[in-house]
Amino acid sequence: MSSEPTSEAGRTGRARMNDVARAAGVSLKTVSRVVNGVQSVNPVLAEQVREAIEALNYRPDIGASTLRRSDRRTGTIALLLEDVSNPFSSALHRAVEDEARTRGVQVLTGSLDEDPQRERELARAFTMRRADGLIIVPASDDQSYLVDEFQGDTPVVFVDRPGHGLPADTVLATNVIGATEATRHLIDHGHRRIAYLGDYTRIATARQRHQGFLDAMREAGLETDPTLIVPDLHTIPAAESKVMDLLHRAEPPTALFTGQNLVTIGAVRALRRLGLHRTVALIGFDDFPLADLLEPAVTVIAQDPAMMGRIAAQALFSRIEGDDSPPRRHWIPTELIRRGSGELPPRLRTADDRLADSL
Amino acid sequence: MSSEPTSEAGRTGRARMNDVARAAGVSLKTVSRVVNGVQSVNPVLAEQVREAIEALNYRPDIGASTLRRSDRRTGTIALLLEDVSNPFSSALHRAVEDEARTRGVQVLTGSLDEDPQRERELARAFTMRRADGLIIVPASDDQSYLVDEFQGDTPVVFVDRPGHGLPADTVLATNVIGATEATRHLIDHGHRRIAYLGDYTRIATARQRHQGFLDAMREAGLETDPTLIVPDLHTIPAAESKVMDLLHRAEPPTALFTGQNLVTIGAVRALRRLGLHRTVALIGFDDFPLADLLEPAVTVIAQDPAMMGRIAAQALFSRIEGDDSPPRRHWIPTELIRRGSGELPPRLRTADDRLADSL
DNA sequence: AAGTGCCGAGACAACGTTGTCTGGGAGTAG
DNA sequence: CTACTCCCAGACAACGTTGTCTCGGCACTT
Repeated sequence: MSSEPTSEAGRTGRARMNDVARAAGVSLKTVSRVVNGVQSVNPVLAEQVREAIEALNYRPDIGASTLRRSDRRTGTIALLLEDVSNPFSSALHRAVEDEARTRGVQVLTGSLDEDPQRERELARAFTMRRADGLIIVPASDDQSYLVDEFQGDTPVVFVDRPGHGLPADTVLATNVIGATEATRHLIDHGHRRIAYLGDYTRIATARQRHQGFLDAMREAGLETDPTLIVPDLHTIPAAESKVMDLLHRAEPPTALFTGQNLVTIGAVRALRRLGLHRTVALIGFDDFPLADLLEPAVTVIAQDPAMMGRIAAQALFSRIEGDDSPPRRHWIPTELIRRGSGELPPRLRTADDRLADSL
Repeated sequence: MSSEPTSEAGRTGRARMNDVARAAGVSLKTVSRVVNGVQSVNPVLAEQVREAIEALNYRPDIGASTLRRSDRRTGTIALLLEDVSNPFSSALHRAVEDEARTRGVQVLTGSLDEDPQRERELARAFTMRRADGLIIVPASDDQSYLVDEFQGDTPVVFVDRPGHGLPADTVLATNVIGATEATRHLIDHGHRRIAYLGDYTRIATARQRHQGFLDAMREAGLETDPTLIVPDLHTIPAAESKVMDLLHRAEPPTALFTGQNLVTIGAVRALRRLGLHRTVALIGFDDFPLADLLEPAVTVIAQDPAMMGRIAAQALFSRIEGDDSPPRRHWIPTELIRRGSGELPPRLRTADDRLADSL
């Protein structure tokens, strides 16, 4: 039951390749060959080895194997996400895992929480573990440190946001196009006073979505009221509070375009609290679970995080296997999903309305 | 730019401890001491070493270190979840990561998808990587294979569901109590014909929630109509379809108790489609994002997956650090959150009503 | 029948690091 | 001034595995 007190040197109860060799009556190296599926081994010996492995519950030590092998593969990749528990990140994670699974590769994950220092710490931790590759949603605006970290021998793929200071494959959603489409959609439904609410400006996707909004407004010949642009929202409460402010103003917007999940949800909460959810139009960037069950159901620009993860993983494995063609940029299309909130007509509200609202 | 073609033996551009030693003018072992924070090193030499490390971008190889160290720690733990992308799993994941982070430990994750074979495959993969410990939401009903896999030297903690065939710490939600409370709550609101809809019967938590439902019914002296017990629902569409069937029956239930997230959402969809969401009461086991924004907001028995992950990780690290007290069972309380759907009064519907409903 | 070639198995070294042991230098006490 | 102690740095081996080389034996060729 407890660990076997063998008088021999071995400290742990775990069998080593040598033990298997002795049990099977062959040499250490022959066991290695069987474990690695080398075909030239005599089938009789191979069978003996397999029986000994079974009997001793031998499990190869990948660490030792990696150390000695010439390719230095650990069979492990690293995945740095904004937060493993948010729906976008975890959908991406799952897609990466599925690609890894087909190759017998395991995935180390970490949450960055938009913290550049944490990004570097985790990159270092993964370097020390000699991950075969890294997929990262960058939190900082400079990834040149990865050159030192990985010495050019570990492929990197950027997802969701471009990296800087390191040429690498990049998988991006069509943020500008998607945001333009959302804004155009609101304009097409008659809206003129449209507010944009976005995430931290230092996040590239937030800037791109903002850009798309501006593009569509300019294209339609509409002037953008700068007070209707609210950047740097990162939490539900922050968004909720800002939307409340916006809607209490003298000239409130008739439509909202929210640049991120949590902002969208904050906006929904604010609209609900003010009883304006059937009055003020809303389109959110990035889909979220149950968006279709809200009232009205929330129109969104859906991203495809699973596709992004899959493409990123495929790109990474292709690099790991030696592809050294120039870095590619993969665009994953977004999709406008009409559900109701984005199709509400503009209703210009008077000061009296707003007074009534707020009672 | 490309890898340096040193005429020396080293194949990769990465510096080894030996290179640092040469650059710093000290012995290999002194570098090792500095890297490991051994205090007895002359501060002057230590500084030289640190400078050399910086200059060469040296990163220790944890694999090689693990191989040689007497404690054999990899600084990596494994986490086996049902599916990294579902909200319960990913909240748990995040909590485990946060505990690991404070200890400089990294987390390997895998999704089991309720597949026993996958559970064994991943356990084996993690054994081969010599994870320091394993936190697992078991998918199979027998974990005795882990004894062979880990040879007793790798601690295991079960979360969300008990394991079998292996004594180990276990972190569980109070499923029976929570389900009893939910059912009692419906009974207290006057319901008599209450349906239970649950996940696969082979999942322990599904059995426990079912049990809690039966307990509360018996306690109230109510007979349970066996046709109102619907087990083995695992997806939203399956749940939706079954709920539709139930509500079209001659004597439909006036309240639903759903034993799992996806089943709850399926039920919400069905109720919406039938226009019965304000008529038939609903309580779901396990909270989910936006439950409070639906109409009516969904009353739930909330679990605390973050707490479960935190306690599980703490237990695991305590074992890794040598705690060999008898295995403990940790109960994480559930909480009834009243939001509206669970407080609807019973409305007995006639056949005419149902006919009208279905039009 | 002898020489050649080939193939499969084992001996040995090495991967990058740390545990252990040794030696030398400095400091202290007699 | 000598002898003893203490402490720090380095030499060496070892962790579990795989790459390389060698050797023995068998089959085939001439």
